[in-house]
Amino acid sequence: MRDLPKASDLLDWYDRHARDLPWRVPPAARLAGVAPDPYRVWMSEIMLQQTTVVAVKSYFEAFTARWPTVIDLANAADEDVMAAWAGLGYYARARNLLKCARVVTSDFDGTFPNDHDTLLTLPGIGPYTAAAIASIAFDQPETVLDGNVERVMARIFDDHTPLPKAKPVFHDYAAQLTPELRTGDYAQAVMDLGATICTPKNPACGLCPWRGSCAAWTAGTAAELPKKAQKKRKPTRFGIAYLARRVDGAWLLERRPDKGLLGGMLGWPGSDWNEAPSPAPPIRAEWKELNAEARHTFTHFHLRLKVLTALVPMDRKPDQGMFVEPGEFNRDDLPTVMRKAYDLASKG
DNA sequence: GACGCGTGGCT
DNA sequence: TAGCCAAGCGT
Repeated sequence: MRDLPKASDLLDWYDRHARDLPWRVPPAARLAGVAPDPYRVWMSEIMLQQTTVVAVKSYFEAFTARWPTVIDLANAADEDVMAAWAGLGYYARARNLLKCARVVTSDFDGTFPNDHDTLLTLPGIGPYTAAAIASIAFDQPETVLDGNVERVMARIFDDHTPLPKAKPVFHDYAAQLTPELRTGDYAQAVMDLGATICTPKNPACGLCPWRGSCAAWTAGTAAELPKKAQKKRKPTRFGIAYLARRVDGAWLLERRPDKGLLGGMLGWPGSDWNEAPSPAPPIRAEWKELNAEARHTFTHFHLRLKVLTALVPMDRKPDQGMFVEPGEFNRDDLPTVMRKAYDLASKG
């Protein structure tokens, strides 16, 4: 039987190679007794769900500067938080972020719970995030299993079982390797390993501190792991967006319902996105169709969005939506697909 | 367990 | 280019 990799070898590597991230307390500081702020750990983990470090950084800085504590965030207006999240994607996270901040403030006196099971009851916190907060913020001996750890475990154990079926087994593997001490550093170390060495493509096995005990390295199968179930291909859907500009420069927008795609975000009035939309315009006007269409790809479909524009007089009342005054309107408050439509309309 | 849910970078 | 992928969660 091959020896299991040692947590201490990975921690030694992490002590030398830990990335410098805005939400991270470096290993030397942690060893010197500096404790992470659970609020910042939580905020970073929510933002990092299915989202790259590069994309998260500026949002994390903006959120923590504007709302330095969970109580500040709990007291924020919904529309301010949604606008600040615009562009980061998966907008249910922003709605749950606010819900969670308000629960922590009202039910936990503004202090994050430190145990996995209580964390798991909070909005937006699932198995991974509960384990991540418990370990990183509180050094509890919990095992994190994210996409990085899944890949590392598939390779260490050369397990070709396809995900997500393999998930429970991979969690068992990961739990076997989790140490009792320095669990916060360990959790970050194994994820750093996956992000920088044990990468999906072209893994840098020559630099890996666990290479000597990696079954996939021995078998030469690292690059083809983990196996995954086949994905469905994305259909193309079609839609229409109405961009009405009042003569004073105000834009006609609507707040989307909380549930569903882009829930809670601002958007242009228009059609549902399906086969052949033909919705009534949100306001009576001389509508002109732009030559170009906005193209955007969501998680599960491609969208081709026809953009219609109109200039309307001050006294014209809309049937749907609300005019947003020129001073109140910020392009960056919109989700990306709505920005694309705006960019087309404001140029053309 | 399967599906809905964003976005941008990389190959 | 078109698909793959990223510190997943809620239903």
